[in-house]
Amino acid sequence: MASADWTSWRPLRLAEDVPAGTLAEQLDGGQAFRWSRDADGAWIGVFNRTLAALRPGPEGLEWRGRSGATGTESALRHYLDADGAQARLSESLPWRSDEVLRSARAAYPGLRILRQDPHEALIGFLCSSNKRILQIRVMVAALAAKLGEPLGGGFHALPSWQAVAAADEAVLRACSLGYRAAYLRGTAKKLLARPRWADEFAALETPALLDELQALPGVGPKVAACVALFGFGRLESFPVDTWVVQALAKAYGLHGWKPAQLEQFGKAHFGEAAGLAQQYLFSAARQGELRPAAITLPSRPAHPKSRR
DNA sequence: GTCCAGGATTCAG
DNA sequence: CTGAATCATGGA
Repeated sequence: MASADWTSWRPLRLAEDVPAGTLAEQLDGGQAFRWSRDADGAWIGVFNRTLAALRPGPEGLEWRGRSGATGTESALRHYLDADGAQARLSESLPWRSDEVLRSARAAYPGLRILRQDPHEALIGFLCSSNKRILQIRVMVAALAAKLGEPLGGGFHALPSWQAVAAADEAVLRACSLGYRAAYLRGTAKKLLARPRWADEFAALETPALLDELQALPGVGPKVAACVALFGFGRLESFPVDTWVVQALAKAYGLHGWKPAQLEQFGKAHFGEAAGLAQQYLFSAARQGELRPAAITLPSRPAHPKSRR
């Protein structure tokens, strides 16, 4: 097994502590698909062209990077929202009056939205439709290994759109993508002509950003919401997947509501950091830690105005 | 074998 | 516009 040449472990001071369980949920809970545990239980991951390792230590989070690499710590600090912007947003959520959110938030203290690169978020969630998180990780890992630039030590960056567009059909099929292979190829061909797409998209207001994303093959409302949230830092974005549908039905009594209606509810109820609230609920629901609560909520579905 | 997965697309009505 | 069928793959 190839290995990388690591620096020594060093403390990573964040604005708020991240317990081991929260760290695991954050790195391997369906936001990013590029982290895995090594034999010692430390997390190893690649984001952009940074290879890094993280582990909970006795006095807080610890990190190490490739020896000789520069910028790993600052990259990690950005990735993990070290300055605490989301800590303030989390505090502003209505957890005081909403006991469902309060218990979900307490189950994962310090849980944050990872500040991923748009390219990484788009590739990950293009693979995500109708797939379990573990399988998405396998698909993305295969894409990186077969088509991504080697970073040494057996690690790879994610493939460029050029690499995806030029890839053999057989190579893509070997990544277990299924029908998602066409999504990746189609999106790759469209974005190939727009090398600055991430910057152009980042300059848009969120509604326009969602429209641009949904114009890409394989990107519907849910994937667009995820890419906006995880890749473009739009914390107000509220992705509604099967887990969130179940969570909102069970905990808030919103049975029979359609995804678009639940999205409207989430944005209205949770506000500017709805996406962060969504992640608390998603994580709690997936771990079976979500319990229904008797809180006062509307009994009638909202009528989302159709965009476009 | 059946069911489901951080859904999207296409088509019928 | 809404709802249903279909899509490819692997694990429970």
